[in-house]
Amino acid sequence: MNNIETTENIFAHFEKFIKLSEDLKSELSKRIKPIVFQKGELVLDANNISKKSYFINKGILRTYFIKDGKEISEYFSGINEWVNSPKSFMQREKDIYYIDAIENTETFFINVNDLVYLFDNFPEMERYARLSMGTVFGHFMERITSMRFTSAKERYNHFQKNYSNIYHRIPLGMVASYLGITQETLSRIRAGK
Amino acid sequence: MNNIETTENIFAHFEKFIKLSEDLKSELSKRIKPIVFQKGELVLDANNISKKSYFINKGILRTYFIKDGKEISEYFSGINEWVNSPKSFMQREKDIYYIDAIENTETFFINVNDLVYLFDNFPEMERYARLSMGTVFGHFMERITSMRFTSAKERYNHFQKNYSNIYHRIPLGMVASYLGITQETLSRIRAGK
DNA sequence: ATGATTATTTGATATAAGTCAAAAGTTTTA
DNA sequence: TAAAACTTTTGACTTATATCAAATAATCAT
Repeated sequence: MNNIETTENIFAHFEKFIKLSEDLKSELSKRIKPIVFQKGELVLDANNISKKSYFINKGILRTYFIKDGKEISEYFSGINEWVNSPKSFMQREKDIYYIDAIENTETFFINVNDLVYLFDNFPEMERYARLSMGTVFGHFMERITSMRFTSAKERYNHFQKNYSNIYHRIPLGMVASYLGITQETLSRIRAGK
Repeated sequence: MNNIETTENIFAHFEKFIKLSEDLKSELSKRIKPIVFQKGELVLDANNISKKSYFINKGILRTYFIKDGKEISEYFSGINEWVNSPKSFMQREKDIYYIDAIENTETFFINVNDLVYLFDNFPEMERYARLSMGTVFGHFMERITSMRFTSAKERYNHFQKNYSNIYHRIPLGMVASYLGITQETLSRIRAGK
């Protein structure tokens, strides 16, 4: 049962921040393309530069890095979010982040070059980027606060609130590394011990 | 020995990201004004909305919030950085952050309304905001990583590296709350125990 | 300068979370 | 559908950091 993706979600997301002219809509449509990832599939290998940004229509992607041979989840992204390896994408150099699909995931992507074209020709795209980044910013600050001053249990509660729509779909081990605690501790927290 | 501030630093900062036209320079000059804070002085009270953004020419500002009656340092800002309470400033609502001066600090400030005027009339200002936010972004991600997977000692080392130019000027208690550890632990780390 | 306030250090003890090891449960694949 | 490969849970023990309390040290205000 493959739904054909539509640009509905992505356009609605833009319109939360800017008004989309017909011209910009058509230029966007020309440059975004659907791509589907199977559960477990690698979306970005840290050995490559991140040259595409993916907008999630359905599913969950995970951004992670490897430390001491273990995968450490940096964050999870769900519907209506853009995913790339930020530093790599913006500065066109390698970074440490891998991206994979936790579920079968439908996305649209845009190439960095096309995005640059849009930035250069549509000032409202710059505004969109500034404003949408601003919201992510707030989440980051909150997360830093949550990481510092709360017990493992409080951190897990905060995670549940923050990811209320998807937290139950993410394997325990990945959640533990996201929170910076061991699997065993998280398992005990869940069991209420 | 009061130096009169010049717009040198601030213009140079803009030019790291965009080309400043004479027109934009003059509009900027009209809208930024110097203000000096004495050590210990409150720059922003969390009971007010953050309506000014301060660019530091000299000195250190601290952004903090209050938890269980204690001041928790969120971050420190030094020369050539913009400081405001991000969510409050952008969304024109109250947030939890106070800002104060750790040293006598010279800044320029711009009002949010003036900034909006510049965003509306100079697309390159949108670009400046997007690009300069991007660099801050990377630091945030790194910090989250550092908070999760490292011992108190490693976190302190990371802090020293990250704030190499100013870390020795920040009181121990403030650093401890920034790192999410107790003063006692930080004191012992410093003593090498 | 001098007492008062504030910041830092040191010591003794408690505790949350880590580690290692193995068992139980779940999902994948051939 | 059974075996293999993961993932989660449970148990026993260890350790880093917190807490509480008090002693120094540094800074501030009169």
